[in-house]
Amino acid sequence: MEKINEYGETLEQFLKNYDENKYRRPSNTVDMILFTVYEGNLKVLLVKRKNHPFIGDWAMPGGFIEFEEDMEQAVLRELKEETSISKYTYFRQLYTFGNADRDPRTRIITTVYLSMTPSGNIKNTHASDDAKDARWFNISKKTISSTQKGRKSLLCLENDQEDIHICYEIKDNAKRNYVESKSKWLEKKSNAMLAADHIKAINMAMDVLKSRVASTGILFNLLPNECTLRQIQDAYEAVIGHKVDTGNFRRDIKKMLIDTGKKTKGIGKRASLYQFNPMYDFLKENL
Amino acid sequence: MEKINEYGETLEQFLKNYDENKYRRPSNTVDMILFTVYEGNLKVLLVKRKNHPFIGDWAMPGGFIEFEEDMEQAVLRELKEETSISKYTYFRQLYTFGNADRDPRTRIITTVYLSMTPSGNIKNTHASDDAKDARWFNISKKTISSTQKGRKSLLCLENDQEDIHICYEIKDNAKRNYVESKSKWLEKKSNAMLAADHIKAINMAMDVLKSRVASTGILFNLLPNECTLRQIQDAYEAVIGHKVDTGNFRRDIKKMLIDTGKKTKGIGKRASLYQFNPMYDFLKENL
DNA sequence: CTAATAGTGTCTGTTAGACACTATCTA
DNA sequence: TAGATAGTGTCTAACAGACACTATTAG
Repeated sequence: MEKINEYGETLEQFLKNYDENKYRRPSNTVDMILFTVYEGNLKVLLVKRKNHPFIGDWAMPGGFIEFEEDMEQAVLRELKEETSISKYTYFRQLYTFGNADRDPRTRIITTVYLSMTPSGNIKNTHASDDAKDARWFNISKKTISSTQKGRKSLLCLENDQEDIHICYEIKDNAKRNYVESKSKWLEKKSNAMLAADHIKAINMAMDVLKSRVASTGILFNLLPNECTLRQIQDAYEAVIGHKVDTGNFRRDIKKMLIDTGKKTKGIGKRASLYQFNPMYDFLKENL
Repeated sequence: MEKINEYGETLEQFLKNYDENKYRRPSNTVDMILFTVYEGNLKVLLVKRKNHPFIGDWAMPGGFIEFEEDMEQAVLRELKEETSISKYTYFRQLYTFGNADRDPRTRIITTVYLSMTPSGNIKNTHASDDAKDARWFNISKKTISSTQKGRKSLLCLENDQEDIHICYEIKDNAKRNYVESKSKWLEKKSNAMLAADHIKAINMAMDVLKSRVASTGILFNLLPNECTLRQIQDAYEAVIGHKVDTGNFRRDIKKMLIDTGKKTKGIGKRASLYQFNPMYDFLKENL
């Protein structure tokens, strides 16, 4: 039996009368934060904005969602268009930013995705790709001071080849029920800045990465298939922002690795090459 | 000096020429999952849909975002309109669902918020509020079987007063880089169902709750200011879906509690009343 | 040989799980 | 006293942090 609503309409009639244009609606975009690790540095991909608003500022790659496409499709399409990168080992939704006044064009709600790839998947990592204006930035978030109530950190994005420095001071304050993050662009330490509220997303992504790296195998989404314990430790330290005890780190990380038997070449003792034990693949991301 | 884009426009000119209606755009809604604990049961608030689509099905409270209002404002307004509840001890964004075909009206992207409140904050928790058609459902997610690759669970929503049963089978499969959750409505065990894809959000909320309850003080957002160890343990067990060792639980939880010195009345030995140590407030939610 | 890199061993205090036990109240 | 509820004590294996140590290579 067909259901009718309080106005006596069937579903079909209701849909026929439905007018999406009755109220003014926001526009929707997707953005992606793409991390990798190269030579012991954690890196993030940014694109220089070529048009208004925020022209000349650095932004996460992204763009408008097409009406018929799923959000995941949209973000993958945008990234491919802007950077010709199409392989990820990790890909998940991070957060949706939707404050009414976050963009001067109109109300724009953006959903940000967090993804990672080993640097081997990337063409032109360090070569310039001028037409696209996409660049990899070293990223670090280091705690300056920490109290019961909160923490003050320095979040810096740097591209050494082109001498670009973007630096923000972040205050993470533990409120009663959540952590409130406030960020301030440090004009004196920077010669460029991030577009709109993108620092919020990047800061959040760093926190997510940090908080999961110790308890999961998430780190291996950033590393090549075969790597040395030193490479793994360097990547780990780049993510958490400080050094750890080598003996303890090796003791613990080896539990989720397989020794390939292969060795590296180089100065000093040759290092063994390890693989992430596929038995623990589920640890690369659970939740 | 004023910046101009590749068409020679200043920001002002660009904004003047900007037409948000050039492409068809989705509509945006917000929804809220509100949890509480009452008499040792974890409960979630659902609203019976009175209009198409999904008429008669149970849904999270929520609705369309007004053009000028922030998303958080929108979800708080909607909840107040639908249930006259306005106090939370926890409130954060959970996930944005935006598949192109998730609603028959038009493309609707919804951002879901997760919130909690002690049952004392709620008027009419169990009294009927027929005009609004909002009801509290006991919620449980219990693992049926578990292998290396994944887990099969039963997620059930039940309102005993009105004999409403909504039951889904959830398969959480650990893929290479993420957990894929598939849900199936169990017609035989149910006499009602959830609207649209709301089971996805509710399942995700249960997983978030479960995964954080052991390592944080998130549980105390659901409990009254003063409570007994037994109440805390019951709430804990309701969230994780199975029993734990009483001795060990007490030993560990006491570390974040203060003994008020007060005692309960009742049959058997009187129980001490504890408070969450405000020193650990930041543990109620960090990140 | 030295410098450089890779890698190991051991001690200690803390924690998590298992489980047997005692205490206080009402009727 | 029985039945009900609240609460404690103890053993053990695993783990995390600190830190001192050994191994293998190039030049």
